[in-house]
Amino acid sequence: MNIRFASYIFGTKEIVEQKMNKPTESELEILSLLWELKEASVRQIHERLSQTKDTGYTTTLKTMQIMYTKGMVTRDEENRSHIYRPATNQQETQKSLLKNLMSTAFGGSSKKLVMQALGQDNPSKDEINEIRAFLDQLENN
Amino acid sequence: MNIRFASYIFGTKEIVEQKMNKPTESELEILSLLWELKEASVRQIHERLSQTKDTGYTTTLKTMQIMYTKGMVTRDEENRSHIYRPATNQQETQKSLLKNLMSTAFGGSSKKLVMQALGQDNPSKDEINEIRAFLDQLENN
DNA sequence: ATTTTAATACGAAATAAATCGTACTTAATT
DNA sequence: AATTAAGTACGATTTATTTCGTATTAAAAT
Repeated sequence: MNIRFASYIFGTKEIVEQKMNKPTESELEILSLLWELKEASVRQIHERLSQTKDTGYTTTLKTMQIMYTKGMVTRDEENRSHIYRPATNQQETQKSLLKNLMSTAFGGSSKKLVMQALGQDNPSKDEINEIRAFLDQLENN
Repeated sequence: MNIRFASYIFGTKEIVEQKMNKPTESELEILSLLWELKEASVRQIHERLSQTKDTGYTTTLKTMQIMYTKGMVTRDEENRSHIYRPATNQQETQKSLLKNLMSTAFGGSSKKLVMQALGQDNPSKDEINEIRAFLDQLENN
Protein backbone atom coordinates (compact mmCIF):
# COMPACT_ATOMS: atom_id res chain seq x y z
CA MET A 1 0.00 0.00 0.00
CA ASN A 2 1.33 3.33 -1.02
CA ILE A 3 -0.02 6.71 -0.12
CA ARG A 4 0.11 8.98 -3.11
CA PHE A 5 -2.14 11.85 -2.18
CA ALA A 6 -3.20 13.49 1.00
CA SER A 7 -6.07 15.91 0.93
CA TYR A 8 -7.19 18.26 3.63
CA ILE A 9 -10.16 20.55 3.64
CA PHE A 10 -9.90 23.74 5.66
CA GLY A 11 -13.01 25.80 5.31
CA THR A 12 -13.33 26.42 1.61
CA LYS A 13 -9.69 25.85 0.83
CA GLU A 14 -8.42 22.55 -0.34
CA ILE A 15 -4.74 21.86 -0.06
CA VAL A 16 -3.41 18.92 -1.99
CA GLU A 17 0.02 17.63 -1.25
CA GLN A 18 1.30 15.44 -3.98
CA LYS A 19 4.12 13.05 -3.36
CA MET A 20 6.76 13.56 -5.99
CA ASN A 21 7.09 10.36 -7.85
CA LYS A 22 10.57 9.12 -8.23
CA PRO A 23 11.92 9.23 -11.74
CA THR A 24 13.06 5.90 -13.08
CA GLU A 25 16.68 5.43 -14.07
CA SER A 26 16.04 6.30 -17.72
CA GLU A 27 13.92 9.26 -16.81
CA LEU A 28 16.60 10.56 -14.51
CA GLU A 29 19.21 10.45 -17.24
CA ILE A 30 17.00 12.58 -19.43
CA LEU A 31 16.00 14.89 -16.62
CA SER A 32 19.64 15.55 -15.83
CA LEU A 33 20.34 16.55 -19.37
CA LEU A 34 17.35 18.86 -19.32
CA TRP A 35 18.53 20.46 -16.10
CA GLU A 36 21.85 21.05 -17.75
CA LEU A 37 20.53 22.31 -21.09
CA LYS A 38 17.48 24.10 -19.67
CA GLU A 39 15.52 23.01 -22.74
CA ALA A 40 15.97 20.59 -25.59
CA SER A 41 14.33 18.68 -28.40
CA VAL A 42 14.11 14.91 -28.39
CA ARG A 43 16.80 14.88 -31.05
CA GLN A 44 19.21 16.86 -28.89
CA ILE A 45 18.62 14.69 -25.87
CA HIS A 46 18.98 11.58 -27.93
CA GLU A 47 22.25 12.81 -29.40
CA ARG A 48 23.71 13.24 -25.93
CA LEU A 49 22.23 10.09 -24.54
CA SER A 50 23.50 7.91 -27.34
CA GLN A 51 27.06 8.95 -26.58
CA THR A 52 26.96 6.88 -23.44
CA LYS A 53 24.11 4.50 -24.07
CA ASP A 54 23.15 2.27 -26.90
CA THR A 55 19.57 3.25 -27.41
CA GLY A 56 17.15 3.95 -30.27
CA TYR A 57 15.63 7.30 -31.09
CA THR A 58 12.05 6.20 -30.60
CA THR A 59 12.96 4.83 -27.21
CA THR A 60 14.15 8.24 -26.11
CA LEU A 61 11.07 9.81 -27.69
CA LYS A 62 8.72 7.45 -25.93
CA THR A 63 10.40 7.97 -22.59
CA MET A 64 10.10 11.73 -22.94
CA GLN A 65 6.46 11.39 -23.91
CA ILE A 66 5.84 9.34 -20.81
CA MET A 67 7.63 11.95 -18.72
CA TYR A 68 5.31 14.53 -20.25
CA THR A 69 2.20 12.59 -19.30
CA LYS A 70 3.57 12.28 -15.79
CA GLY A 71 4.05 16.01 -15.58
CA MET A 72 7.77 15.60 -15.10
CA VAL A 73 8.52 17.88 -18.05
CA THR A 74 6.65 20.52 -20.00
CA ARG A 75 6.84 21.00 -23.73
CA ASP A 76 6.40 23.67 -26.31
CA GLU A 77 4.54 22.30 -29.30
CA GLU A 78 4.78 25.47 -31.38
CA ASN A 79 7.15 23.98 -33.86
CA ARG A 80 7.21 20.57 -35.38
CA SER A 81 10.09 19.58 -33.21
CA HIS A 82 8.81 19.94 -29.68
CA ILE A 83 10.93 21.62 -27.07
CA TYR A 84 10.99 20.02 -23.64
CA ARG A 85 11.80 21.64 -20.32
CA PRO A 86 12.15 20.13 -16.87
CA ALA A 87 9.08 20.60 -14.73
CA THR A 88 10.43 19.05 -11.60
CA ASN A 89 12.72 21.08 -9.45
CA GLN A 90 16.29 19.88 -9.58
CA GLN A 91 16.99 20.54 -5.91
CA GLU A 92 13.83 18.86 -4.74
CA THR A 93 14.47 15.81 -6.84
CA GLN A 94 18.09 15.55 -5.78
CA LYS A 95 17.06 15.96 -2.18
CA SER A 96 14.54 13.18 -2.34
CA LEU A 97 16.87 10.80 -4.16
CA LEU A 98 19.63 11.46 -1.65
CA LYS A 99 17.29 11.05 1.25
CA ASN A 100 16.21 7.73 -0.14
CA LEU A 101 19.75 6.52 -0.68
CA MET A 102 20.87 7.79 2.69
CA SER A 103 18.21 5.85 4.49
CA THR A 104 18.38 2.64 2.48
CA ALA A 105 22.12 2.32 1.96
CA PHE A 106 23.76 4.44 4.66
CA GLY A 107 21.62 3.72 7.68
CA GLY A 108 20.52 7.36 7.69
CA SER A 109 23.99 8.78 8.32
CA SER A 110 24.85 11.78 6.19
CA LYS A 111 28.39 11.73 7.52
CA LYS A 112 29.07 8.30 6.07
CA LEU A 113 27.51 9.22 2.79
CA VAL A 114 29.44 12.46 2.55
CA MET A 115 32.78 10.88 3.29
CA GLN A 116 32.18 8.12 0.82
CA ALA A 117 31.25 10.65 -1.85
CA LEU A 118 34.28 12.80 -1.19
CA GLY A 119 36.67 9.89 -1.23
CA GLN A 120 35.16 8.86 -4.53
CA ASP A 121 35.79 11.79 -6.68
CA ASN A 122 38.76 14.11 -6.18
CA PRO A 123 37.40 17.52 -5.38
CA SER A 124 39.57 20.53 -6.20
CA LYS A 125 41.05 22.84 -3.57
CA ASP A 126 38.37 25.40 -4.35
CA GLU A 127 35.63 22.90 -3.94
CA ILE A 128 37.07 21.70 -0.67
CA ASN A 129 37.09 25.27 0.58
CA GLU A 130 33.51 25.76 -0.46
CA ILE A 131 32.54 22.71 1.49
CA ARG A 132 34.46 24.03 4.51
CA ALA A 133 32.59 27.29 4.31
CA PHE A 134 29.37 25.37 4.12
CA LEU A 135 30.27 23.39 7.23
CA ASP A 136 31.04 26.61 9.12
CA GLN A 137 27.68 27.95 8.12
CA LEU A 138 25.92 24.80 9.25
CA GLU A 139 27.63 24.99 12.61
CA ASN A 140 26.44 28.55 13.21
CA ASN A 141 22.83 27.54 13.08
CA MET B 1 24.11 -4.15 -24.63
CA ASN B 2 25.62 -4.64 -21.26
CA ILE B 3 29.05 -5.99 -20.52
CA ARG B 4 28.90 -8.23 -17.51
CA PHE B 5 32.16 -10.04 -17.57
CA ALA B 6 35.59 -9.32 -18.89
CA SER B 7 38.16 -12.07 -18.98
CA TYR B 8 41.83 -11.81 -19.64
CA ILE B 9 44.38 -14.54 -19.82
CA PHE B 10 47.93 -13.72 -18.82
CA GLY B 11 50.17 -16.73 -19.07
CA THR B 12 48.56 -19.23 -16.77
CA LYS B 13 46.70 -16.68 -14.69
CA GLU B 14 43.17 -15.78 -15.45
CA ILE B 15 41.82 -12.60 -14.04
CA VAL B 16 38.10 -12.19 -14.08
CA GLU B 17 36.60 -8.84 -13.36
CA GLN B 18 32.96 -9.09 -12.52
CA LYS B 19 30.74 -6.07 -12.66
CA MET B 20 28.88 -5.83 -9.42
CA ASN B 21 25.22 -5.90 -10.22
CA LYS B 22 23.21 -3.19 -8.65
CA PRO B 23 20.78 -4.37 -6.00
CA THR B 24 17.19 -3.47 -6.66
CA GLU B 25 15.35 -1.25 -4.22
CA SER B 26 13.91 -4.21 -2.30
CA GLU B 27 17.21 -6.00 -2.25
CA LEU B 28 18.95 -2.94 -0.92
CA GLU B 29 16.53 -2.64 1.96
CA ILE B 30 17.29 -6.19 2.96
CA LEU B 31 21.01 -5.82 2.39
CA SER B 32 21.09 -2.79 4.66
CA LEU B 33 19.46 -4.72 7.44
CA LEU B 34 21.97 -7.52 6.97
CA TRP B 35 24.86 -5.08 7.12
CA GLU B 36 23.44 -3.79 10.35
CA LEU B 37 22.62 -7.13 11.95
CA LYS B 38 25.58 -9.02 10.47
CA GLU B 39 23.36 -12.08 10.07
CA ALA B 40 19.68 -12.84 10.26
CA SER B 41 16.91 -15.29 9.43
CA VAL B 42 14.18 -14.46 6.97
CA ARG B 43 11.83 -14.08 9.90
CA GLN B 44 14.04 -11.49 11.58
CA ILE B 45 14.45 -9.50 8.39
CA HIS B 46 10.77 -9.68 7.72
CA GLU B 47 9.96 -8.48 11.21
CA ARG B 48 12.07 -5.38 10.70
CA LEU B 49 10.95 -4.78 7.15
CA SER B 50 7.29 -5.00 7.96
CA GLN B 51 7.66 -2.15 10.43
CA THR B 52 8.07 0.26 7.57
CA LYS B 53 6.62 -1.62 4.65
CA ASP B 54 3.42 -3.49 4.06
CA THR B 55 4.73 -6.74 2.70
CA GLY B 56 4.09 -10.47 3.01
CA TYR B 57 6.45 -12.99 4.55
CA THR B 58 6.82 -15.07 1.40
CA THR B 59 7.70 -11.95 -0.53
CA THR B 60 10.61 -11.29 1.78
CA LEU B 61 11.58 -14.95 1.61
CA LYS B 62 11.49 -15.00 -2.16
CA THR B 63 13.54 -11.84 -2.43
CA MET B 64 16.19 -13.25 -0.12
CA GLN B 65 16.25 -16.48 -2.11
CA ILE B 66 16.81 -14.49 -5.28
CA MET B 67 19.59 -12.56 -3.58
CA TYR B 68 21.14 -15.89 -2.69
CA THR B 69 21.06 -17.13 -6.28
CA LYS B 70 22.66 -13.86 -7.34
CA GLY B 71 25.45 -14.37 -4.83
CA MET B 72 24.51 -11.19 -3.02
CA VAL B 73 24.18 -13.03 0.29
CA THR B 74 25.39 -16.31 1.70
CA ARG B 75 23.38 -18.58 3.93
CA ASP B 76 23.88 -21.21 6.55
CA GLU B 77 21.48 -24.09 6.01
CA GLU B 78 22.52 -26.00 9.10
CA ASN B 79 19.28 -25.41 10.88
CA ARG B 80 15.79 -25.39 9.53
CA SER B 81 15.67 -21.67 9.69
CA HIS B 82 18.43 -20.51 7.38
CA ILE B 83 20.78 -17.77 8.45
CA TYR B 84 21.69 -15.20 5.86
CA ARG B 85 24.77 -12.99 5.73
CA PRO B 86 25.68 -10.20 3.35
CA ALA B 87 28.15 -11.30 0.69
CA THR B 88 28.60 -7.96 -0.97
CA ASN B 89 30.89 -5.49 0.61
CA GLN B 90 29.03 -2.57 2.13
CA GLN B 91 31.60 0.02 1.14
CA GLU B 92 31.84 -1.18 -2.43
CA THR B 93 28.10 -1.22 -2.83
CA GLN B 94 27.69 2.21 -1.31
CA LYS B 95 30.46 3.53 -3.51
CA SER B 96 28.89 2.25 -6.67
CA LEU B 97 25.44 3.50 -5.77
CA LEU B 98 26.78 6.92 -4.96
CA LYS B 99 28.82 7.04 -8.11
CA ASN B 100 25.73 6.23 -10.09
CA LEU B 101 23.64 8.86 -8.37
CA MET B 102 26.39 11.42 -8.63
CA SER B 103 26.66 11.02 -12.36
CA THR B 104 22.99 10.74 -13.17
CA ALA B 105 21.50 13.31 -10.82
CA PHE B 106 24.37 15.63 -9.89
CA GLY B 107 26.18 16.06 -13.18
CA GLY B 108 29.18 14.32 -11.66
CA SER B 109 29.81 16.95 -9.01
CA SER B 110 30.58 15.53 -5.59
CA LYS B 111 30.50 19.03 -4.15
CA LYS B 112 26.87 19.54 -5.05
CA LEU B 113 25.94 16.12 -3.77
CA VAL B 114 27.78 16.62 -0.51
CA MET B 115 26.26 19.99 0.18
CA GLN B 116 22.81 18.75 -0.58
CA ALA B 117 23.31 15.80 1.74
CA LEU B 118 24.64 17.93 4.56
CA GLY B 119 21.86 20.46 4.25
CA GLN B 120 19.41 17.59 4.41
CA ASP B 121 20.20 16.05 7.68
CA ASN B 122 21.54 18.04 10.61
CA PRO B 123 24.93 16.61 11.43
CA SER B 124 26.20 17.02 14.98
CA LYS B 125 29.20 19.16 15.92
CA ASP B 126 31.30 16.02 16.24
CA GLU B 127 30.32 14.80 12.85
CA ILE B 128 31.06 18.16 11.30
CA ASN B 129 34.52 18.02 12.83
CA GLU B 130 35.10 14.56 11.48
CA ILE B 131 34.21 15.77 8.03
CA ARG B 132 36.59 18.72 8.44
CA ALA B 133 39.39 16.36 9.36
CA PHE B 134 38.57 14.27 6.37
CA LEU B 135 38.76 17.32 4.10
CA ASP B 136 42.17 18.25 5.52
CA GLN B 137 43.37 14.77 4.80
CA LEU B 138 42.08 14.90 1.26
CA GLU B 139 43.87 18.16 0.66
CA ASN B 140 47.19 16.72 1.75
CA ASN B 141 47.15 14.12 -0.98
C1' DA C 1 4.34 18.43 -57.82
C1' DT C 2 6.79 14.62 -56.12
C1' DT C 3 9.93 12.56 -53.27
C1' DT C 4 12.67 12.35 -49.38
C1' DT C 5 13.64 13.43 -44.76
C1' DA C 6 12.61 14.15 -40.07
C1' DA C 7 9.37 14.53 -36.84
C1' DT C 8 5.39 12.64 -33.46
C1' DA C 9 2.14 9.06 -31.79
C1' DC C 10 1.32 5.01 -29.86
C1' DG C 11 0.44 -0.01 -29.45
C1' DA C 12 2.71 -3.95 -28.34
C1' DA C 13 6.49 -6.84 -27.14
C1' DA C 14 10.34 -7.80 -24.16
C1' DT C 15 12.45 -7.50 -19.83
C1' DA C 16 12.81 -6.63 -14.95
C1' DA C 17 11.02 -6.51 -10.34
C1' DA C 18 7.78 -7.43 -6.76
C1' DT C 19 4.17 -10.13 -4.85
C1' DC C 20 1.78 -14.06 -3.45
C1' DG C 21 -0.42 -18.65 -3.19
C1' DT C 22 0.18 -23.36 -2.66
C1' DA C 23 2.81 -27.54 -1.95
C1' DC C 24 5.77 -29.68 0.79
C1' DT C 25 8.76 -30.61 4.92
C1' DT C 26 10.22 -30.71 9.59
C1' DA C 27 9.95 -29.54 14.39
C1' DA C 28 7.17 -28.71 18.32
C1' DT C 29 3.00 -29.36 20.86
C1' DT C 30 -0.86 -31.88 22.31
C1' DA D 1 0.72 -40.76 17.22
C1' DA D 2 -1.62 -36.98 15.49
C1' DT D 3 -2.00 -32.23 14.97
C1' DT D 4 -0.38 -27.72 14.63
C1' DA D 5 3.07 -24.34 13.75
C1' DA D 6 6.80 -22.58 11.31
C1' DG D 7 9.84 -23.12 7.93
C1' DT D 8 11.51 -23.45 2.62
C1' DA D 9 10.70 -23.92 -2.43
C1' DC D 10 9.12 -22.17 -6.35
C1' DG D 11 5.84 -21.33 -10.17
C1' DA D 12 2.83 -17.97 -11.64
C1' DT D 13 0.84 -13.53 -11.65
C1' DT D 14 0.97 -8.69 -11.46
C1' DT D 15 3.06 -4.45 -12.03
C1' DA D 16 6.71 -1.43 -13.68
C1' DT D 17 9.99 -0.23 -17.06
C1' DT D 18 12.30 -0.25 -21.35
C1' DT D 19 12.48 -0.94 -26.09
C1' DC D 20 11.06 -0.80 -30.70
C1' DG D 21 8.31 -1.12 -35.00
C1' DT D 22 4.99 0.92 -37.82
C1' DA D 23 1.67 4.50 -39.08
C1' DT D 24 1.09 9.09 -39.91
C1' DT D 25 2.18 13.84 -40.69
C1' DA D 26 4.64 17.96 -42.08
C1' DA D 27 8.55 20.23 -43.85
C1' DA D 28 12.33 20.43 -46.98
C1' DA D 29 14.61 19.21 -51.08
C1' DT D 30 14.42 17.93 -55.76
